[in-house]
Amino acid sequence: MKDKQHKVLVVDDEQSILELLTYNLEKEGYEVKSASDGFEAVEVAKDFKPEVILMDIMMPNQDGVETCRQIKENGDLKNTFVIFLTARSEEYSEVAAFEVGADDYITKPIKPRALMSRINAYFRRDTKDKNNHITAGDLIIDRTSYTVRLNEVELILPKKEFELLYFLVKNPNKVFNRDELLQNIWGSDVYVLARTVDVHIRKIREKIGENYITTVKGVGYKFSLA
Amino acid sequence: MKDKQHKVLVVDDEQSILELLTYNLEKEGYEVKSASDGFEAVEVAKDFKPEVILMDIMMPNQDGVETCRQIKENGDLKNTFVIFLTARSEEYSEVAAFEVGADDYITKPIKPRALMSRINAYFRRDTKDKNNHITAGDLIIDRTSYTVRLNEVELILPKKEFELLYFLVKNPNKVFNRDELLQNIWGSDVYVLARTVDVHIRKIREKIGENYITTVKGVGYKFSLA
DNA sequence: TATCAACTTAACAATTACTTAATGATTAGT
DNA sequence: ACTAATCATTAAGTAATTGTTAAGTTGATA
Repeated sequence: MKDKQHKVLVVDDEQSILELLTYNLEKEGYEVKSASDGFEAVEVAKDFKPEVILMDIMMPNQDGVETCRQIKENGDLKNTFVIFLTARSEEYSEVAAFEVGADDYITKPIKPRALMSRINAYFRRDTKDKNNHITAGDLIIDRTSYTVRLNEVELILPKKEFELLYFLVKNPNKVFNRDELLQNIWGSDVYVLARTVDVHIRKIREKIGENYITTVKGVGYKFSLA
Repeated sequence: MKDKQHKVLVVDDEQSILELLTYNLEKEGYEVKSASDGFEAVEVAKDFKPEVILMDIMMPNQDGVETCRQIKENGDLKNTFVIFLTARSEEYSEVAAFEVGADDYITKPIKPRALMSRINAYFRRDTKDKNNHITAGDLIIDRTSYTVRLNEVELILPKKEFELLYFLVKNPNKVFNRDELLQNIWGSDVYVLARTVDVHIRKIREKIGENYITTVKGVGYKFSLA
C-alpha cells in the first residue's frame, strides 16, 4: 500500500478506456476519479484536486489541450501533472500540448504496465525532491511557504521557532546543546542567553505536541520520531 | 461553452461531407454555413464573414485554389483562415494552395476529432492573448485589461499594485521578501526603499480584502489560498 | 502649465516576536 | 530521600517588524 492515497483523474470519452485506466490505477492503490469530456474534467478537477491528470487529447466538445489550459489557469491546480494520451496516428501538434503546460505524452494503444510505472515514477520524484519541504512523521515543513503542516492542519510559526524546528528536523536524532543551536540559528555574532532556547522549544512543543522534540538532560535537544 | 460564437464556412461538393463537418462543428459550438461549390462559397463568405473556411480543393466548376484567391482578394476576408481538404491520393500542388493564401492543409479521409482539434487550436491561438488570465479562489486576474475580478466585481488596480498582485498570485504560497519583490516587479536597477512594498500591499488589501495576502513576519509576504 | 493619479518617502502607531528573569518541576547522584 | 543541577513554564519587559496615514514627488495628460 501507499503511504498516502494519491489522487489521479482520468479523462476520456471512451468508456472502455476509462474503465481500463481506473481499474489499473486503483489496483496500484490510487484514488481515482473520471470524467468523460473536457467540461466535466475541469469541474471535477477543481473539486478533487488530483496530483496527476491522465487525459485523452482528442475529445468531443472540448479537446484535451484546451481543457489543460483551463485547468492550469486555476491557481490550485497549477502544479498538477498532466499526461496526454494520444493515438500514434493522430497528428496532433505536440507543440500545442506543451504550450499549454502538458507534462508528458503517452501514445495509445495503452500498455497498462508501462503507464503505471510512469505514474509511479512521477510520484516517487514528486515526493522526493520536488518542493523545498521535509517530511517527518506527521509533520511537513515547507521552507518556501514558511509553514508547518501537522496532519493537514497548517501551523504558522514565527521566524525563530520555524528556523529552530527546521534545523532540528533537518538533523534528526542528533543532539545539539543550546550554544550550538544559537550559533546555527541566531548566528555567531548574536549575544543572547542560552536559556532563550528553552522558551522557543516550549512554544514549538505547544504547537506541534510534546512527542517530537526530546530533551537530553545535561546536553540539549534533539528531534526524534517516536 | 465558448466565449463567443465563432463562424465557420464549409465548402464541398459532396453532400455527405458537408453534413459530417457541419454536424461536428455545431456540436463544438460553432456557427456553421455551407456551400457546395466555389461560386456559392464566395457569395456566402462575403455575407457571413467566417473566421475559418474549410474547403475541398477539388471541386467542379471552380476549384478551391481559385476560390481561395477570390476570397482573399476581398478586404473583409483577408484574414480569414482557410483550410483545404484533399484526398491523400490527389496530387494537387500544395505550392499552388499556399500561394493563394491557404493556411492549412488536411488530408482525407477526414477524422472528425483530429479536425476539430485543429480548428479549436486555431481559435485558441487567435484568442490566446485575450484569455490571458489567472484564477485563484474568487479572484480572476486579467493581464490584458489590467483588471481584477472579485466575485464578479471588477477592480482596477494601478500598475505597480497590479504587477505585485499578479506576481504573488502566479507564485502562490511562496514567501517573498521585500527585496525579491522589488527585484521582480520594479527591476534590478531601480532604487526604492523596501518599505514601499508595504504601502502597495496595504492598498491591494484595501481592494481585495485581507484574506489573500499573508504577512510572514521577519520574512515577507505571500499569496495564500484559503 | 495646471491637474490628477500614481508612486515614494517618512513618521508614528500598533502589533508581534523575542528575551529575560523569576519561580516551579523534574531528574540524577549520593 | 535529600540535594544540587537542570529543565519547564510563566509573565513581564524590550526590541523588532509591520500597519497606517499623510505629506511630498514625479510624471503623464489635457
